[in-house]
Amino acid sequence: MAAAVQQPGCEELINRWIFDFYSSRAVDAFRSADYGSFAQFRDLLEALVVRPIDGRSDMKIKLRLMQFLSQINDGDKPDVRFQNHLTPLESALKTFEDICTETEVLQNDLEHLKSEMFLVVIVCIKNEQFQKAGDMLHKYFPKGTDSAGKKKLFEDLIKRRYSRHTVIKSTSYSEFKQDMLDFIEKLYPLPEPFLLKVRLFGSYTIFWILYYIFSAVETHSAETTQLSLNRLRTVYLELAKIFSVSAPFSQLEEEVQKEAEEESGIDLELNELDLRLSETQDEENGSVAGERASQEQSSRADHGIDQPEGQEKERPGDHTVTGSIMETSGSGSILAPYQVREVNSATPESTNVHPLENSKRREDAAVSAITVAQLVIEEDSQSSDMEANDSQQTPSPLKIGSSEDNPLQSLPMNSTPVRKKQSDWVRQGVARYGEGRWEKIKNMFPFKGRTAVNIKDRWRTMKKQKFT
DNA sequence: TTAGGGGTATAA
DNA sequence: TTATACCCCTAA
Repeated sequence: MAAAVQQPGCEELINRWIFDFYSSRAVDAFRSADYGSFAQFRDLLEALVVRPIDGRSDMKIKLRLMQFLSQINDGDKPDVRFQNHLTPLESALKTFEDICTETEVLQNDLEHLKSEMFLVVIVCIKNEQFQKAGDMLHKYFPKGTDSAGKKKLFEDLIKRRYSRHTVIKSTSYSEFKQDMLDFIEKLYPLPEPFLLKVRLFGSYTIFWILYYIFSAVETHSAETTQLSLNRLRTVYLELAKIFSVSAPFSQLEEEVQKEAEEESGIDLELNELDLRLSETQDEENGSVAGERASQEQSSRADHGIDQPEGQEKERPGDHTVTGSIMETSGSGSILAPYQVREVNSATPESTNVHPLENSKRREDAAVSAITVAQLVIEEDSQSSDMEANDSQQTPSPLKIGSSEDNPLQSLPMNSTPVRKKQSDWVRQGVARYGEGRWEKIKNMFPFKGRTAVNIKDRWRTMKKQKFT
């Protein structure tokens, strides 16, 4: 296995897994208001993106979201600045605007976020930066945008240089932080990291991953897919060795055949997968190189499965992850802030700069953009292996850059694959958020036409099944 | 919003 | 008949 790391694309892939893992840890820390740990995880991520990383489409949004959280996290610190010398909340807004631009959706959510910009003013007033508060007030709330008299109140407070008003005191920034976390988790729930999934589900997961790939290929016509049964068998045996899967390949075949006989509804899902497989091949001049390593073959398959179609056609030259983010964010670190002495800030010692968050970091980040850019451009034709199935198994409710519905959602509810999938979501949801948080679980997985009560009932039945 | 009781429809 | 999925209702 040691030699495997030297294979092209391997480090990128592993870095991606690590990125996903620490993103998840960062979000957990944020959720439990452990902001110290959050900052540590953020720094780990910041350091990680210096290395080449497998940057398929959702990597970009993940990085953006971490950036957003990081900026929100520091929103109440007066001396912190992110890129372009913006305050953290301004940066957060800008980051979100970038997400909107890049995904061409979420306009309503942008408005929602803009309405939260009163917090910038409140933070400034709280820190007695009245000049800045005034500037922000005029910048974000031009004439005629006074909602519920807030603007007038703030203008008055700024004029009187009064920072102890109850509105200012009672506004809890920590609550806002959690709101913002809810906000983005709802927009783009991070799938469970592959590394955790492997730990939790072990061979069961890999079995089903391969089962779905196999199902997709099995029913596909020979002209449009060039993955043969033999190749799949090779892939399966390789992966089974790595993941210690004991189920023989023939069991997969049997499962698929059984499903095919039982289900006609599955066609819809498979068509969707087929479509993507062929699109991927189109991009690669329709050829799957004959004697590629088996792992690469699997990566092709899941590349097709995982990529939302809209994302496939990114702007020319915009293949990078950090690279493209750097373009819009200006110079500086991607995730971590740097701290500055405000011109009107009285205390020089207030710049408690993290040793890593200095200009060298920013240089490093700039280097990282190049490193990632270079490698990610190639990534499109190279892709990764099993991890993409991670997303397949735990789909994200929001498909960035693609307005299409989840193919699963158009399947009849009693279709076995859907049931299996939904049961998996319920199981994962309970594992991740705990039994009883049905509303949360409903929101975190792309259930369609399911209420929290349905999910609760489903879990009830599943538990009963376990007992009997 | 959730837990839990209980009813109905459906398929085996 | 039984198991299962889903639905509805009510209390907390």
